[in-house]
Amino acid sequence: MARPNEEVEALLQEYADLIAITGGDAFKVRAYEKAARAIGGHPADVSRLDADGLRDIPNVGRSIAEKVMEYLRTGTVTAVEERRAKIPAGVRELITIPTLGPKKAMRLYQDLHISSVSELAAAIEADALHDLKGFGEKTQENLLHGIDLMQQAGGRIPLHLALDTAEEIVSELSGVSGCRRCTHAGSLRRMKETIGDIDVLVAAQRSAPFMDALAALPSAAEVIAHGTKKTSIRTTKGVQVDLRVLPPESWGAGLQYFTGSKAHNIRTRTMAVRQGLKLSEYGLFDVDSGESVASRSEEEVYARLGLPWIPPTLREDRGEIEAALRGELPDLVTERNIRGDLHTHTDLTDGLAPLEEMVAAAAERGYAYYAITDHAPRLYMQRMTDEKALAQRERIRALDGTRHGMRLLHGTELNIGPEGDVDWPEEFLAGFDICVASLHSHFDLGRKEMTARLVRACENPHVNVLGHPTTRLIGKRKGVDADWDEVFAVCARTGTALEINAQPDRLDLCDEDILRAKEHGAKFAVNTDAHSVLHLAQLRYGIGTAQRGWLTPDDVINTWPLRSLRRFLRKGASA
DNA sequence: GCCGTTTTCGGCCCGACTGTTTTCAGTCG
Repeated sequence: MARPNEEVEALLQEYADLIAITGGDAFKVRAYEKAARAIGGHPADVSRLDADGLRDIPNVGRSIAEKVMEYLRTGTVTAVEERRAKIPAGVRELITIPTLGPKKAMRLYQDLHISSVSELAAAIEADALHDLKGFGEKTQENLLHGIDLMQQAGGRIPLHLALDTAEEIVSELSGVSGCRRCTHAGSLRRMKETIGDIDVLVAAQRSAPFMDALAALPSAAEVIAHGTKKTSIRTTKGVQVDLRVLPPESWGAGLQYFTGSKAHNIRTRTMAVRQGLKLSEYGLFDVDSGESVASRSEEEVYARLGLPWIPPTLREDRGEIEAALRGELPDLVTERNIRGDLHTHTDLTDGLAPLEEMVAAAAERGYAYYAITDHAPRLYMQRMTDEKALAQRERIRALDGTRHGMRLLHGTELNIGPEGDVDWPEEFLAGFDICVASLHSHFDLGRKEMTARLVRACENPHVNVLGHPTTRLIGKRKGVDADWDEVFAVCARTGTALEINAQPDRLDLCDEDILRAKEHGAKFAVNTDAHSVLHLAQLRYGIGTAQRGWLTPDDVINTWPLRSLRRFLRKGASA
């Protein structure tokens, strides 16, 4: 699908990084970064475009189009190879550390020959940066903290990359002759925000063809194990994939067993034992007779244990067994329940696509309504003005209802200042249909100040949604420190929805915060924060997270009919 | 390197914050 675009995006971004590290023209760096982003977010497959088609993509000119053509033709780009030869790959890895940019990375390499994250950590521990200009005590502390954050993510890969890889492999194996069933399991099926390794299951009489097919995949860089029951590979992207082939009659038990989590499985196995049964990946067996009593489907296995089928996203032993026994499993929100996206951007600020394209793509998804929420003036780099916002509103009103009857809401993403104040005066805010408010600066306030700041934002009668509330970036930045119980309670009281931002590196709020917020009676909005047409499809990650937080359609304002949504957006005002 | 034009070259998202700088470079959003 969009895979070639992503490859080209990564390549151009790498080239930009390499130019930046080796001290090239900063504007050239920006040019490559912009082109990378434009290609990554471009809806059409770049491998099917000719030079003219490539140059029609914004920010792609003659030089970059040529490099892309060269890459698509030969698999490499001479200019990139030449830059790669100048510095070890590890130097580029250094700039993935928060607070460490290209200039400092180059200094570390040139002066101390440091060319990997681990070498840097060791050098700091050994106090080797002592005399290096620009690396004082505080800087070293920040670097260690950054490295620590990265290592906490420790080898785990983000949900969306895992899902892409898994779907590709499942599609491949499903085509192998004899395949009765094939799907992914494990933490990926539970939609955890990061994944250790990918579990793929196949139901078939004979396992060998599938084991061979997996090992023979072009994306298999290394075969770790190759047997009759299990084969493991490591992909070129460094992801471990474990394949299990089960007899078709064991499919349900196998799926249940390999979906986990460990805690959930311990609970189900314990329940089995208490009933004189034994649960394994091959089935549910009567201990005395050794007879299989259930194994074909998950429903059958759960039913024999006295439980309804439990959705995978709930299987964490966070009360789902008890709820199931009481017959009180939540009716989880699904992607089909979502009637509209309430946080999206256009090229008026930092989005890639024009308003009309975003609206058309949203209508294609079958939405009943759709909000455009470009950035507000205080995010200076976006250069928003009153005039631009009002002109956009005119265009939105003209487009409203013209695409499959989809209704358009004109909104904005406000910036929450250090004191909890937001962009624009009250009377101007009143002109918007919806306001998302987010933190984009001052992440380091103390808990008390941060709490007061967020509370004040929620108490603003025009703020409807708290955007990416904690502002964490998975594996890169911790969320801000606040008394979240207080914030959630205020959200519930004021009618401010908490966003579940579906961007895969955010997933903010996270599942555990959602559970807490729901306890307080807060409402939620599952939004993509889309900056391109392609991002609209990232909704699925937000939905997975919402499900992990036990949310039902009632909890999520953008599953509601427009009339109910509009009532919520008035925040209790009668008008 | 891209773009838009003034069709040939100058401007390119701008400002804040941090740490270490002795007057500002580097990083970030």
